Amino acid sequence: MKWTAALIATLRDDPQEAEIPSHRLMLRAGLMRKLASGLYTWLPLGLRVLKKVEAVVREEMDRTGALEILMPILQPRDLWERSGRWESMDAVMLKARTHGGRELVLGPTHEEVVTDLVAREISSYRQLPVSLYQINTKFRDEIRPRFGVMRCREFLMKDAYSFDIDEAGADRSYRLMYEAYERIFARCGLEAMAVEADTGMMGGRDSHEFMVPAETGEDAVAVCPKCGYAANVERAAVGETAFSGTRTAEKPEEVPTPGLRTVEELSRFLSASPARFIKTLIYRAGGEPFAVLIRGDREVNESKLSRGLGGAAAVLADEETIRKVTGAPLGFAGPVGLKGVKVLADYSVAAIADGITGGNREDIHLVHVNLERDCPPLEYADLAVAAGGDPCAACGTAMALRRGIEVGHVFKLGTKYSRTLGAVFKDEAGNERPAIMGCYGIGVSRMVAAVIEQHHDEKGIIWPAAVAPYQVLLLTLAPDQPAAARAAEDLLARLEANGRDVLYDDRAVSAGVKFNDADLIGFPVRITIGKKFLKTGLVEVKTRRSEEVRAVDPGEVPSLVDRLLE
RNA sequence: CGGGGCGUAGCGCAGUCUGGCUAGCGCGCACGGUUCGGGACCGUGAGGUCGGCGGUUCGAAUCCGCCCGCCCCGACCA
Repeated sequence: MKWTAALIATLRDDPQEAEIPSHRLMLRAGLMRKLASGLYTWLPLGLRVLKKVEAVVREEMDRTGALEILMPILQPRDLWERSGRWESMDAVMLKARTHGGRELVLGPTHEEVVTDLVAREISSYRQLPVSLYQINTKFRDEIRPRFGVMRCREFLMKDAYSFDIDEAGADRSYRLMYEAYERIFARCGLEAMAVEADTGMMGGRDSHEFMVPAETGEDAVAVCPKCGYAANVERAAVGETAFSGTRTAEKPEEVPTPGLRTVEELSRFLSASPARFIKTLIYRAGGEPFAVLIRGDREVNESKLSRGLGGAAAVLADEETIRKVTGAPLGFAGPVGLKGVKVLADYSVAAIADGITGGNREDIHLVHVNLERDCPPLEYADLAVAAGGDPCAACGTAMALRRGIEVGHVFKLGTKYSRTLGAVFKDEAGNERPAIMGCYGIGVSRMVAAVIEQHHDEKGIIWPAAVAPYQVLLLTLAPDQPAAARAAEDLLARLEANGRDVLYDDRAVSAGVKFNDADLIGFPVRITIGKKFLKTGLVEVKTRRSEEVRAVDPGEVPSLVDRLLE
């Protein structure tokens, strides 16, 4: 392909709207252009990358035995009513209406459609297991789209769904996908790690996220350097901290704290570190109020709380309930003398030797609280959002926090959707049973951004060969010399015949422009036909990764390129 | 949704506080010429509803009001 025919336009300056490297480089290198917030047009160059990622994903999906289908983006309201997600996913759904008034949703995901399909097509255990996948556009009304295609309103996703007869089969399907994911990310040059994850809006019981470590990632992962435990902070289990030391002998003392409700305000007022506060939050779950104690500088992980309560959603209580439970307005709750409600304490408060807490009276806090002495025996549990330095629940080693980009997510869904949407089959005994499901997503467009986050330098992108828009950039610095132009066209033809995709920079611009664009876009191999060729007949071959330049005979180029791209 | 920032030529910006003549600069683009191994140079030229609407004023890119768009941070933690 000739550059002048390929609609490639690079930008000299960094676009003002882009903050992170991948977003900046995708615009500068001419891979995409913005239409509106969270909406991007893929230009020819960018689309080639997207298609290459897609091809790797498709190959590995096919290898697992999954079957490719293509489902509609527009989906009827009815299906979503049946799964209960018309309401629960309202915040991210974009809806549409036909002229006739029929309500549709632009699919944010496809569990409903695929389960409905299987419900109609599958009736016997003889047809199972089956896995179906598609590569299709998803729509999500993100609260705040950002970072280019990293978080946008419309994006390309590979979503797969497995249907099995029993748990053992479902586990096998899950494993198969998990392993395919490892191959997909490795083949695309991504260093990704699987971490335990929260199931969020998907439901189900087990899940792993595939994270690409990157400073610019939106997710945080807790990693144990010793035993290798790794989990999203939304999920990461935190171990108990052993308390060694002496708890305060001073008596609890009431201090007036007029109008001071937050840890931050109180910490300033009392000149005490937030880590000395025993924050007391009143929650309710299933109508029943209860108290949660946590250290002042930590946050409650509500999904841990809900899991601990056997699945009932825990929500912060309203002001009225707080008054009823504590006898004080919001901001003055404390565990000392709190009666009539269950009290759960996060591990983090166990180590507070001399605590500060609300006095259960308006404008009063208590200092010198010794939890062991001043409260009835507490029930300790892991209720906090994990933080750096927290002990690993498995081995007690201090965990580190790393940032990452979520490029894939696999879930064991169980029968949540198959039950509500009727994906049942007859087993050997003639009993009707719901299929055990799994679902598996990969953010295909996000992967492109993730690859760039992981592979760039100050000059531009450094594409892994498997996903580069073109594997080879051929350029000539003497376009007006017929011999050089002929050699270039000849080499272009031979490389293409050898199965390489090659871009030929035939522009009449200076050497600097060509070299800089080559580095910006980041083609793995660069071939230069210049003065040296006219004198010696040799062309120069260089990779984007290294500074090393080899002068070789044009006849040897195809095999050298093969070696360099391996 | 709350807070902050921004909106002037395709891109990057100056000018706005302190209103004043035909609204500037760099890059890019077109044409001509000289160059030709890391973003060359000279000349000529095209390109603007100064985000939109309304107001104040003799006069508005500039002041005021409303709206729109874009970017960043944060979102019930007592």
